[in-house]
Amino acid sequence: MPTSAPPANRFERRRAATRQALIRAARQILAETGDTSVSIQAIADRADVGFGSFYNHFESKAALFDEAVIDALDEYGRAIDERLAGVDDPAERVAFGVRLSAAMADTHPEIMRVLRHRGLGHIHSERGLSPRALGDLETGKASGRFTVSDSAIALSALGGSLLALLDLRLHQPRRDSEEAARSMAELMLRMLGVPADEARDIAHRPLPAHG
Amino acid sequence: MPTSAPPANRFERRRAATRQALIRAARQILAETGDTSVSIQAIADRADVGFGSFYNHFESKAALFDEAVIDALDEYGRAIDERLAGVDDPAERVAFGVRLSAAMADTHPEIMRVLRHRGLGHIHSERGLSPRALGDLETGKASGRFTVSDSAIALSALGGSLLALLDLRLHQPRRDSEEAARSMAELMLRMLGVPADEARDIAHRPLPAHG
DNA sequence: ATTATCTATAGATCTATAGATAATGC
DNA sequence: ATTATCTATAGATCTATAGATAATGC
Repeated sequence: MPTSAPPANRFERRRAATRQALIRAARQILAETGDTSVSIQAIADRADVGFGSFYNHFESKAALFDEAVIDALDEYGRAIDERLAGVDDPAERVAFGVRLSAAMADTHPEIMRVLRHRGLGHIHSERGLSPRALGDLETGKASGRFTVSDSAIALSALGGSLLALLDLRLHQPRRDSEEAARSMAELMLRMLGVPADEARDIAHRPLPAHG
Repeated sequence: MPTSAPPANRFERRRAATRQALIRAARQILAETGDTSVSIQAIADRADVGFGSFYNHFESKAALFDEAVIDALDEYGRAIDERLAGVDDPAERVAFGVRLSAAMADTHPEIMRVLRHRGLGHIHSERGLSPRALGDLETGKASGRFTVSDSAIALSALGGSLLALLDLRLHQPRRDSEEAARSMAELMLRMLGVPADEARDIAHRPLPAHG
């Protein structure tokens, strides 16, 4: 259920709040250390929820963490979608997508750290950026702007490079991240077949403003 | 110590064998599930080593798994090095490196599965492929074959894309992996500034044979 | 009356260590 | 004599559940 119906009554709202508190706690833990061997007790404490409540909502720790990743992916996808709303050129969309994602490491650190830890298994997921990016790749191929034989391979390269960029930020925090993101965006466009000078130009255009 | 001295006497050989058995077990576990919450007891059992021996060699589970990743990285670096021994052109080295890595998913599945689970944090490591790849990038830049402004960003893109390619194999096992690796190699060369037709040509050259 | 949450706890599991055993060095 | 390995175990921790409590629906 992409957008589940809002809770009908107070009972269901309370239940949803407990569930959401657990997911939030799991997201925090995934962002901080990524160490999922933390005890269920510790998770419940962090969520400020009774220990036994955990089992009303999740079968196991793994199930909770999986849900937490999906939650972060969805939020990530929505945020990028909003910022790219008015952008039509697939080359611009790809370049902006890379740079906006890097910028989100500052503005939405929790989401991006979750993805840094768990994103590799979700590059071709139905959630998050992948379906949007795949659409852009196909549009670009159709219009002749991109020349790639296999969109899935290109999407792998895009997603993997983006994760590596997030990781680089973590290991070299002093680096100019806006500049690094522009360089990466330029590389991605060249990879997709955009001429070098044009790739450089597009990668340096000002980012679209918020909604 | 990249290549530590060989054990001097039988005592030290026995000790080294126990340590290596634990590392092997950890590598297997990292390759199979990547789930490091497995008990030390289970690790020792798998290594066919007494439980208490673990603490003669490692301070904690995390320390063992870290060593296991480094062990796999070193073996990976050596294997690729051997196959690329006679290749001088940096463009060929990059393209072959990508394709050989993909091929190693079949010939050395344990190593590549370990890297798939843990490689993201080691893209800029001193061990493994990174120092070699960085050298190729610099050589290529110096000779004008590559046009990249920042080698670290290019290395991130290369490493991340490679990990994503390994992940893709896992999720789409029916795909022709040799063909996928060629496509990825072609994308990487274009990204680095090699003209599209040349990139395509290089990515389709026969791989260098074993030693 | 129903349902989720919370507290308490039994049983299982896990870690770290102590002490006995076995193998090698000199 | 020295050193690593192995076995046994104490103490801590963790999971899953049972039963009591609190909140809401009708």
